[in-house]
Amino acid sequence: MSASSDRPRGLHSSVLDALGSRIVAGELAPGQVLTLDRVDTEYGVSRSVSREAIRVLESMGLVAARRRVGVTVQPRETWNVFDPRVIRWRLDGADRSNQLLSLSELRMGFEPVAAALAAQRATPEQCGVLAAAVSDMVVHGTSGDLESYLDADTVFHRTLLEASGNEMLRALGGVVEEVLAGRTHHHLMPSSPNPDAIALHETVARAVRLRDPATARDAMRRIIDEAADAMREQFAEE
Amino acid sequence: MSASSDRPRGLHSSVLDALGSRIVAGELAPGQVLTLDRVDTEYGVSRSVSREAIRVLESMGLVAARRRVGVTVQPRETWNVFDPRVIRWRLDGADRSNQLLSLSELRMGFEPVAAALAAQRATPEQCGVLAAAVSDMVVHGTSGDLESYLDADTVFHRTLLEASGNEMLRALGGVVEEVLAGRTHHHLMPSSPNPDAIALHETVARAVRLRDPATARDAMRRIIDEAADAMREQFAEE
DNA sequence: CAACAAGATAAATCAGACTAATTGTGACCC
DNA sequence: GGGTCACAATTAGTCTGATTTATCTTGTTG
Repeated sequence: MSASSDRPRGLHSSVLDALGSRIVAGELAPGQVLTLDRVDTEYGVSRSVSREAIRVLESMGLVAARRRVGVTVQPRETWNVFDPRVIRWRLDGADRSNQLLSLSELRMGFEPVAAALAAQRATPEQCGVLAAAVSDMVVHGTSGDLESYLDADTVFHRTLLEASGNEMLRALGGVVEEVLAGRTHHHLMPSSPNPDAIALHETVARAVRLRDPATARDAMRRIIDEAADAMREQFAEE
Repeated sequence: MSASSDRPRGLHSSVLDALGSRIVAGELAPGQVLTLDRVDTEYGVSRSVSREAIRVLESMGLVAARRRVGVTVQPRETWNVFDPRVIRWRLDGADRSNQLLSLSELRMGFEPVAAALAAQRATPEQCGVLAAAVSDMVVHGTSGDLESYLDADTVFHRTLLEASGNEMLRALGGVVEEVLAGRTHHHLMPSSPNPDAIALHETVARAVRLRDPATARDAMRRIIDEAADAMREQFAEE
């Protein structure tokens, strides 16, 4: 199990999770107003915990609190769509396909750049981790063990983003991880991984080791393309 | 003035801002522990407001609260570096140059992709806005009015990201805006904008209108390259 | 020395009162 | 009839203090 739900750490966190899910699912529509009193009684908690939950939701742009009117749910345009919790709520809910397609287009942007940067900056150690991850992908890809394959894939992408030496690219590792996990756990993966995809991963790893940014970038671009295509195919089958 | 500081909306927000700035500035170093009592007395506020501020900081990954220990400042790796407030704190503080370079590398990833997508999806209206923005850039670029030039530049990039039709790319509009504003307000711009840069903007606008993704993407890539180079030059002069 | 028990500490939660901002309403005047 | 102004209702914001719970430290005991 690869870190899906964080620990429920506290009452406040549960309320936050519940309200957040309901908002991104559209059950609480934009414009709708809640009052703190209502939240208290509905979830059976004291005001401090509901206040703190609302405060965090506000900081994510999901709601806005105004005196004398209450807490109004905000439209999607104001959400912090990069907040890991927002991403997870959307991936877990009805908005999953939209979220996955958005994220794929986004990955098409930054992962090739990260690959190129990694080809200039990766340490020998990181090159080793990449090679090992590819090797694991080969093994578990042919054996059909999707969960282990996912682990190796995750290590590969996370290491590559870290090797880019750019903290913001590294921060997107969490996003990629969610995409990969969501894709396999929601059965948007082919039952056995595409051998071409594995070969491309190896190309990237080698290009990084050989300090060849252009090749790394192009191969990574093809990886994302392939993944998006495969996902679209699985969508079509549903 | 282009929306720099949000309204101070409440006591809690001031404490949040103060603590957040101090953390990203490194004045409160990772590992250091605060207690809620200390925060109360130091800022002269009640527990509820300090609790809510801490809660939001926790949701941004800047601190972690544990019973019997207190609130410990977290290392940079766990920060939500895409949170608009974190970005602004870093741009306003001592970490400005690092943040700007990170953001430039990031832009190199997603803006070309956004340009390519915009070339497939932009509405005629958006094409018009892009053309108008370029025209404004020409006027204010030659007249040397940097502030108006900034406004036009901002409109251009924001419109392009919106035209990509991808909500996550659009959400990065705020980031780009901060970069552009930070660059001119902190005098990292040449005193008069590079004519080549303006020409490239026009190329992008035309390519989008003519539905030519490849050209749009390449021109946009050159825009970011030019901007990064110019910024590095200004850094060197300091 | 290990295992376990008691105490201390600080966040987490609860409860209730008071403050302040904002919105709606109705009286009043022109 | 319409515009203005004062007042009342409403709801988030702030304050206070008590209680609960998790966790770390320390000391005791076998």
